[in-house]
Amino acid sequence: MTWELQVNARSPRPKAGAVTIADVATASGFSPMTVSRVINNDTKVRESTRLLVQQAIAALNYSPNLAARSLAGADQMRIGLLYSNPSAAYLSRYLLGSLEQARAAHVELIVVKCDAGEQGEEDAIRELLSSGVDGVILSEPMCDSPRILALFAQFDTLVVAVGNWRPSNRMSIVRIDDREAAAEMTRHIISLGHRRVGLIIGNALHKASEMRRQGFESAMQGAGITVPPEYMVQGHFTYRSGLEAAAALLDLPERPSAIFASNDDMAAATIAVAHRRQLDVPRDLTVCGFDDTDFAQSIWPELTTIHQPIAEMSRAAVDMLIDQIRAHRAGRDESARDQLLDYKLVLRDSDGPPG
Amino acid sequence: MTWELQVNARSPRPKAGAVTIADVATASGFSPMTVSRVINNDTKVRESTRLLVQQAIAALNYSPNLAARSLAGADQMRIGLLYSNPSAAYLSRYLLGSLEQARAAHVELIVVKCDAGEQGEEDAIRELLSSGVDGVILSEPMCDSPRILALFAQFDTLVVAVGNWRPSNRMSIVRIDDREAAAEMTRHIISLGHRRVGLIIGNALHKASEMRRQGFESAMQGAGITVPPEYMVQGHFTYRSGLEAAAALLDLPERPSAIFASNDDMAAATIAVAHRRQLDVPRDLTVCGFDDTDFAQSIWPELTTIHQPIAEMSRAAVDMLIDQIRAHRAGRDESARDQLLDYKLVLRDSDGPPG
DNA sequence: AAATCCACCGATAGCGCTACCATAACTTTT
DNA sequence: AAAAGTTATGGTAGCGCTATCGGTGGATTT
Repeated sequence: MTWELQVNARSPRPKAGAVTIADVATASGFSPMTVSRVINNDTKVRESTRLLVQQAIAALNYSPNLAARSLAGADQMRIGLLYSNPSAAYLSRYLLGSLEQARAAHVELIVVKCDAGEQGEEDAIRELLSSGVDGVILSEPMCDSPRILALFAQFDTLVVAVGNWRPSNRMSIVRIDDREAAAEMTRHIISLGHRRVGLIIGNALHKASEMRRQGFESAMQGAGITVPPEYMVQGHFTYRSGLEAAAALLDLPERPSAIFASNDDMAAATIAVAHRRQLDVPRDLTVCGFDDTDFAQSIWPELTTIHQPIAEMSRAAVDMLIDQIRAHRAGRDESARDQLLDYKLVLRDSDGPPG
Repeated sequence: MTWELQVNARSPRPKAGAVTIADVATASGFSPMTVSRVINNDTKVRESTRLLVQQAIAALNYSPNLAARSLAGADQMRIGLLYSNPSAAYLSRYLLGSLEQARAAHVELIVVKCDAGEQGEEDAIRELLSSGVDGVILSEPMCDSPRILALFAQFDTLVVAVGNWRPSNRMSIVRIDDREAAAEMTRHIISLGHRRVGLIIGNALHKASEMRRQGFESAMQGAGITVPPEYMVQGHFTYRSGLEAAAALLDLPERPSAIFASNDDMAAATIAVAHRRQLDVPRDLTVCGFDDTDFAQSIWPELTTIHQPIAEMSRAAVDMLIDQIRAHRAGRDESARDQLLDYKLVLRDSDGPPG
């Protein structure tokens, strides 16, 4: 077996004798400064000069030393990522996305857990602030707390939120349209023929829960269906809360023929409860989730759910934050953005027409 | 409310106010050079001096500038973390642990997913190698593949495994005693009075699965109980495989009174299946897991399981790898280590005496 | 007591690059 | 044709850190 692995291995560190900008300068006949301008696509370089320098660069196979670059430019950034306690499935994707993007942009990412309560928040924020981050990425529910926001503002730390709410248009957010996504899912359930549809609401601290509820309600209303209050029960995004909520729903005298859980963990719990009561999913009960985490496909039946591009969202958040920091440093007052990413209704095996 | 947050914040623009080694030097009353020695754990620094400098570092919340460090020719390290597709709960802990440790050691950590199959492996390894890592952390099943190991060896990349198998004593590993842990859990189940105990084996590609199986078998044998072959069914560590395996076990003419699943996901699935068959857990069926991921406490009843210190393991792996790289660079041929961490049997609500 | 040693610390000199300002080489204006 | 722009380029001075070597003072040796 010849397992040829082609690796253009840049040595970890520039080894001694590496070709530097000075080498290119002498080779091309210009000064290091001019070479630097060519590398950085600076204007103000005569076309002929640029060409000559580029030739020299190619000939010597020169590649700028990143460390030196950021040292000299002082454009090194450090950003923080504050997370609370989402489901593990959500967290791992969220982390992976931001990690990758930060690395690609050569930005240091500091990940800090934010425990609930003022003390936990204070500790987390202090840690972030004192490590000198230029900006932070917040997700729900932290990004909805005026207190937390005020603190970061006080320390001149830029913030990008992955959430639903925008306290001011000075703060960027990246999000999906939770409301419309939930409405679409609800309309799908209705189109299957369901009239008695239960909703398991997500953690009340999260704006997303409210959005999804609104989407659900508006779709139901749009179809002319009145939802009895007991058909909407509170959950907390955890599997366990899903267990209780589903039990409450299925214990109803006239139980729903479909349950829309505000995330996959609670949907999985709903399926477990249904099975315990000898209800087949989807024959006797349709169960739909939200998020499309790994969990959705690892259970049986596979979950019909809303695919949320979690990794892309955290990637986008990192990008936005970097842009903002750059603008801020340059004195520009870049207007913050509101980036809406696409969700997708994913039809799998947990939904069907009412028995 | 005056929410005074004490933060030794560097001035607004990290650029302008970043605390440098010189600041620490003046604050501590020593020269920058001595501070540098302290940071790098150089010998030849008086203990009292080291202490003073460390105090100053802490007080100023100093963190060395990575760029400057590597520019100046310091031992800048970059390590890789290759993961396949463990459960999300496992992964997030694993990541968080290594991330934190790498950051504390000022080492760049590159996280890469390794898809199954030769192509996926090749891509992942190429990515790692071409980014110039000095070493990698591998977990099962990658760390058991001679091909993968050979590749890293070929590119002079050090490896630390989080696993069970040590191909040579040149490679360090960090692990728990999976075998003994499984045996302990099994003995606990037996002590409850169970005689018909089923085992859901983990993913066959993972050495850990085999270890846990051996532990189970030896404990059963030690108690003089013969395990019929049909009492040990194959799973793959996924919730879904747990569903199937549990069904197979509970469909047996003489079904087990206890089921030991090789991880929490499969244990959760087992509980779901049991509930579906109107079996109360633990009254009618004892179910035990392994890992103690978040999942274990988020389901009902809470899982009796083996606590595995996942974050500590990945932290230890990072430490070991850093040591190895340092030794390797210094020309020392540091002997690799085999670090055994403690597991713990965690008794919760899913176990009890046979009905 | 002098000579020697050694643990500890500091001064100096860059690492490779880019900001910043000065200068040179052209253009355009008056 | 001289003055005043308008480019294009070069020189200088660090960015924050560490390698290297040289120096100090106290302990050990002769």
